[in-house]
Amino acid sequence: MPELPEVETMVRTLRPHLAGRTFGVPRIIRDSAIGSPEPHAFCLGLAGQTVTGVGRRGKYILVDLALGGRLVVHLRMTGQVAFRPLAAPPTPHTRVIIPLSPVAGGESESLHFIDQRTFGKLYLLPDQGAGPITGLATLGPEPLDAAFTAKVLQRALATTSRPIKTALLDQTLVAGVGNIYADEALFRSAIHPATPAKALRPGQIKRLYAAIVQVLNEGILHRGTTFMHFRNAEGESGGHQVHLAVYGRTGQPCGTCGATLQRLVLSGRSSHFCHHCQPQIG
DNA sequence: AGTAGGACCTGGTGGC
DNA sequence: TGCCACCAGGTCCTAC
Repeated sequence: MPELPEVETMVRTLRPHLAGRTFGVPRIIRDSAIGSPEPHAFCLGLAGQTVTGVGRRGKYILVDLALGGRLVVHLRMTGQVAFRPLAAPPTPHTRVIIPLSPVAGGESESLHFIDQRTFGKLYLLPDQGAGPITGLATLGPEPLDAAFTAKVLQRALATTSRPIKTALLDQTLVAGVGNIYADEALFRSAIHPATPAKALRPGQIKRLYAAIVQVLNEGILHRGTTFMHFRNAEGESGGHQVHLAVYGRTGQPCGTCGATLQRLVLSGRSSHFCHHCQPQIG
């Protein structure tokens, strides 16, 4: 499940291959992969555009175009972006194929958007704004930016009584944190996932802030977490899964205290935690 | 206004 | 072996 570290890894592997290249006419295999505009306008608008840069905001991949527009990609659950030879046929899960201008001495290739569960989306925006993507327009602060501090986190959490785990998944409070890194950050800061956000004490919030920054940076260092699907643009798996303390380890012993790790459903999502290291207060 | 929960979607897994 | 229920979860939408 691509979260901030996986999307950042994708961006870093896409950038050197994509910058300066020009898109051909996209072939849309599944219309629902296009968020906006409608597929015909998407193809007309993207063809002939040259990439000037590749960036990230939250879990969104931002591909800047020379005429001022922007191609936005959200991988959601199982989305992948990969380079394939121009003549390569689509795989069963290929949703969009975008031909690329050749680089000197290189073979002709295309950018494939592959997505097993078809939740992922491509958008073409006329400028650097968020356009119709409400999720992008309402994103909270980037957790690895200097502007994100323990104070900022404290202010965001003080306004909600939802469980802290649920609040961390709210992209309008902090951008880019998903289920895996939220569970890891809560374990590292010794906070029970069901704790109401506004009930956290300043010391806990300081620890949580430091843990969020730490787990995200470690995830990037290991080039992301791969369970089933994640591959970066060069086709490589991530390596962070072996460093996870709680996520996906229900029933196994806690590496810190040996207690059996537990699973709890909050907001319809699994939370993995250690009841001994992360006791529920009150 | 804030919160909760369902819908979307498909492949893998485990139980019978 | 075959079938089926269940699970994975980011975001949007609706209902309370």
